[in-house]
Amino acid sequence: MAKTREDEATRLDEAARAGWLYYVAGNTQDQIASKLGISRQAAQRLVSHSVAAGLVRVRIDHPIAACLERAESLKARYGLKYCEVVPSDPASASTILGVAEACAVEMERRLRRDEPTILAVGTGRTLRAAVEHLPPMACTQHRIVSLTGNIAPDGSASVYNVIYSMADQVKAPHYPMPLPVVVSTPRERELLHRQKVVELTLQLAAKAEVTFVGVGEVSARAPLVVDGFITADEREDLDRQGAVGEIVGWVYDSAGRLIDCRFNERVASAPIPPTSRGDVIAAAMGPAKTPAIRAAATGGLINGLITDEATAHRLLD
Amino acid sequence: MAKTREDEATRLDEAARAGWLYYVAGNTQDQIASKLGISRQAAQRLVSHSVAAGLVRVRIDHPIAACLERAESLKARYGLKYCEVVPSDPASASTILGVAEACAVEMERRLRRDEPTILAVGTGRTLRAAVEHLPPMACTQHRIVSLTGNIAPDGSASVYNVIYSMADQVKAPHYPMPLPVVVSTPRERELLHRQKVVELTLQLAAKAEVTFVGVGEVSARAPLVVDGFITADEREDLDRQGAVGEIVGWVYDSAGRLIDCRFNERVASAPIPPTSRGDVIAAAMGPAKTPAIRAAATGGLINGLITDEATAHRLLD
DNA sequence: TCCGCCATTGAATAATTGCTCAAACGAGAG
DNA sequence: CTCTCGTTTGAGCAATTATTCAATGGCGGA
Repeated sequence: MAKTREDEATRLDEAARAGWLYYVAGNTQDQIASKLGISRQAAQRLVSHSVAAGLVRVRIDHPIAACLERAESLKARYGLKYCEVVPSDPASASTILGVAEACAVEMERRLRRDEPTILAVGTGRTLRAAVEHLPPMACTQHRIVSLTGNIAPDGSASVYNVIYSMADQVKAPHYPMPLPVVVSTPRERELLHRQKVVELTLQLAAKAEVTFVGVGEVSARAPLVVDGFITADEREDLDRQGAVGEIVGWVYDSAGRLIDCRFNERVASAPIPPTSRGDVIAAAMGPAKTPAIRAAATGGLINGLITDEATAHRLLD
Repeated sequence: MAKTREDEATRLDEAARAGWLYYVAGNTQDQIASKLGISRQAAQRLVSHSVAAGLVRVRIDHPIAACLERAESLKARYGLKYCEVVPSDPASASTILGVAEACAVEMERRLRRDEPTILAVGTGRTLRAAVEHLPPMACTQHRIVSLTGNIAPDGSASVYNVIYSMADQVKAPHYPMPLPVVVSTPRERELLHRQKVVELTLQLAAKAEVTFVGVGEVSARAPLVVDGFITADEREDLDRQGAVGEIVGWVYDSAGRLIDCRFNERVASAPIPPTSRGDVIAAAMGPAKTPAIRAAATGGLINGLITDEATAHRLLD
């Protein structure tokens, strides 16, 4: 029963070997089986294991024309500095597929640079998925700073904890924010923001050359509600005030203006957009998020966007 | 005939899209066909085109990947039939770590076969360590034969006694060579080789389907000297004649040619490579042994190699 | 306009891969 | 030592992918 670490590591080694022989060297599973002295099924299991374990990374080196066109149109329409559109899979209802990979590629591109850079990251399922696609790197020259607290309403500290996974994967110094995402009162926020550590982190975030964020909608099924950052009543209230979207907690209307309300006064995240006016890149897709994305782009809360073809199409309508 | 640039670009776009849907989104070619409104074969052709055009990049995120690549390069460079590269442990200066285990694995793989096989083994610390990693087996169908004498210069019979440990561990009939490794004169060698038992063993060794050997360097700290098979003076003499390495006693130069000298005339081991032209697999690693390994591979003394990543790197420089 | 060349197409088929399931195996409890 | 339970194994089969081949049709040249 108790699997030793060693067993598991050996299995991964074998899986990686099989995966390499299959995907890189182009062997058939039969060939792999005979080379490794195992049965074809065992080879198949290893190959499939190597994929399941995330050892195999596939990427397509080609900006597909249609996507490129849409990306150019989006840049023109919303005055974006950066835009990436990935092909849609019409049959999938995923709000992550493709965008996460593309976001990871862009993150990697930034991290590959030699000049020390400050990267700020928000939170959310999309970013979470994105950092999982980052390859292991050694980027000690950069600093990664969190835009938002890492403490959930229930007091736990693990909600979509993007910054830790990212920093761990790319071996960069990181600056999390030991704060709740939403505090109880404006006064409490002020006190917490005065803490030395928090102050430093906020300063760093404000200087970030590039910022990666997710975009949330403000509906009954929004993460904001599901994850308990806000009650159903509060949400309806925001709805009445014209809220359409949310970035690291900051709620805004269809023009991309932060809403002047009690809720935003309690959000403890770093300001969006940061004062530095660096790149602020949102990764988001899906019909539900479309109005929130459009508003954020319109109001200049973001100046970069990674989305999919279908969402791009809706944004251009 | 004349393909327009535009046609080709469109085709690539489509190929990239199909490749993306296939490799990234995980669709089957049938699904892609219906989504793109083309036939299944057309989808297949697009996917295959996307690979052929180099649009699809696969990479394996695992240390093993680098090893497999190096192994392939080594096979190509030195025309080896078999090559295994194990990860290096940068923290260790061991000249055995990893290679012994890998050698044991390969031995085991050969021994697991049902068809009766003749395995020849040399001697040395590396092979010694390898057989210690063999699991207990019952391989009565195979025969294990020693390439070299088991009598040390001091008359003892226990020097790195690989064949006995191996045969004992895997329960196989075995044929040691009751000879010194190096005799006094060419004449003495001739006499000893005429003995019935020795003759039989040599014949068996010549027919071996697979031969496992270690590789020794010819320096002042070489096993050859340390274990007293050769005097310091003799070694210096060999040095002057261009000796860089040694396999079961046979001394060769940097091109992998056996050196025509007094010493080689007194070596009582079976010839290397064996006349059967079976697999001759060397297990060796480390900076000191690198020139010896390179020479053996270059000159065709061996056609299989088990080494570590760092040594592989040096061999490819 | 007609001809012939050759790239493209889809049907048929071969090869490969993925899945299911019963049997064998092995660790650990009794 | 034996039993049990969960895991691993490989055979058989279904699904998917790759290749072959004859038919089609577009295009340039006569």
